[in-house]
Amino acid sequence: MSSAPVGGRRADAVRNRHLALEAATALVSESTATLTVEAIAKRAGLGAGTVVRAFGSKDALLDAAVSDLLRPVVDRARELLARAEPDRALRTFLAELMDFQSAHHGISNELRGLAVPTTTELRAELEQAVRAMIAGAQRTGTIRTDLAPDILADLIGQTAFAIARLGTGLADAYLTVLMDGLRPPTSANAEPTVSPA
Amino acid sequence: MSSAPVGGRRADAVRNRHLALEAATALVSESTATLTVEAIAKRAGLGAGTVVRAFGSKDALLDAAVSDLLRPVVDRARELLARAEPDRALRTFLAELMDFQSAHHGISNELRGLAVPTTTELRAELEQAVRAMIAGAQRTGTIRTDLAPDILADLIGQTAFAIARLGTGLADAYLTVLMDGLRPPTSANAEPTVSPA
DNA sequence: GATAAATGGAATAGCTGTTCCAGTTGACTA
DNA sequence: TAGTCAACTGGAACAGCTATTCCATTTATC
Repeated sequence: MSSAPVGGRRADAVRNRHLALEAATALVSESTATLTVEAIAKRAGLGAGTVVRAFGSKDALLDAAVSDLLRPVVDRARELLARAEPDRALRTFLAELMDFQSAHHGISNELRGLAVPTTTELRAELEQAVRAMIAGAQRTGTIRTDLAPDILADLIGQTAFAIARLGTGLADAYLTVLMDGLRPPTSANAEPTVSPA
Repeated sequence: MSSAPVGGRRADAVRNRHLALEAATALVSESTATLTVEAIAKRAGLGAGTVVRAFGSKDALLDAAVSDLLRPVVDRARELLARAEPDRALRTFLAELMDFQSAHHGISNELRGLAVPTTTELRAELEQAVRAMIAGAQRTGTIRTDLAPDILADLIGQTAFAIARLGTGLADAYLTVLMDGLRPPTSANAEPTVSPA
């Protein structure tokens, strides 16, 4: 009679799925890595067929890998949103996001034109958290209100993911410029077209 | 006896080279276009072999196409640098660069990992002009001096090309935030960690 | 020990840049 | 204008790469 596991997959299939995901996650993090199925399989010590079969397609595997990297970032954004003052939450979160981007700057580049539904959803959640931070900071007066929170959140979301190639030094400078640019405009910098010196 | 044109190429070869370049330039500008040799050849009304032969390789053709798009931008930067006050030159140029990016946002995406020496050189020239604008604006006191001009120029160069996907509305907001962030820090926004309201 | 699930890696299919070549065309001569 | 010849052309053939499928063999489960 039948002897297969009734409810789920076989133990080795489960283990290999984990191995494939780990290998993919590792390779996605490395900016120089070539993201072929063959490379992932080799890294995982598996055959190419096994790797694809575990997730259905290469895209689905990459989606899972990137989502695994992104989920803690989303959680961290929500935590900061809940616990910290909006302005400080935003600054802290952006600093950490820059670090994340510097550490895994293969992510943005490799995902163009891929079907990554989970990753897309996580990015939307991330932007929502940022939007809440901005709205809060606008309420407390630490961020300019002449630009809509949706615009600013969209702006930050787009740029933060676009600038994956920035090194640490540049990321710091960018964060400084960005945060200062988000401040409410003062009479000192509102219309500085003519040199004051 | 020999009857070939001694000095140069045949007229049809010259004409087809132009056609190939025009087609490539048009396709590079369209963000949704698939940039295959076949597609370029079809657009130009030529055979694939003719297109490749005219430039030696697909990469060389794309390099030429992108450089053609970029050269006027570089010229414009130099013109503004020479004629306008540094701060205004920078603002005007960045606004125009954003427009350019919005209009041709296929450019940045398609060039990853390609050998495009001329394009690379033009970008370097562009950054040099921006660096000069920044240094000038720092001298007149309209741009912060706590960050080195090299850092700022690098920052602007990287971000300006990274954010190709920004729509017009976002580009305006980005420019506003960026320019305000570049202003000299005031006591009002220097340490606004605690909400003043 | 029986059996179905799972595996590895070869075979397949699809895509794309480059090369090749039989046929065409422009340039020059007389 | 007609003739010639080399440059040039289109597009088929080729080569390289990669995701996916397939299947003979192995392995986990009962």
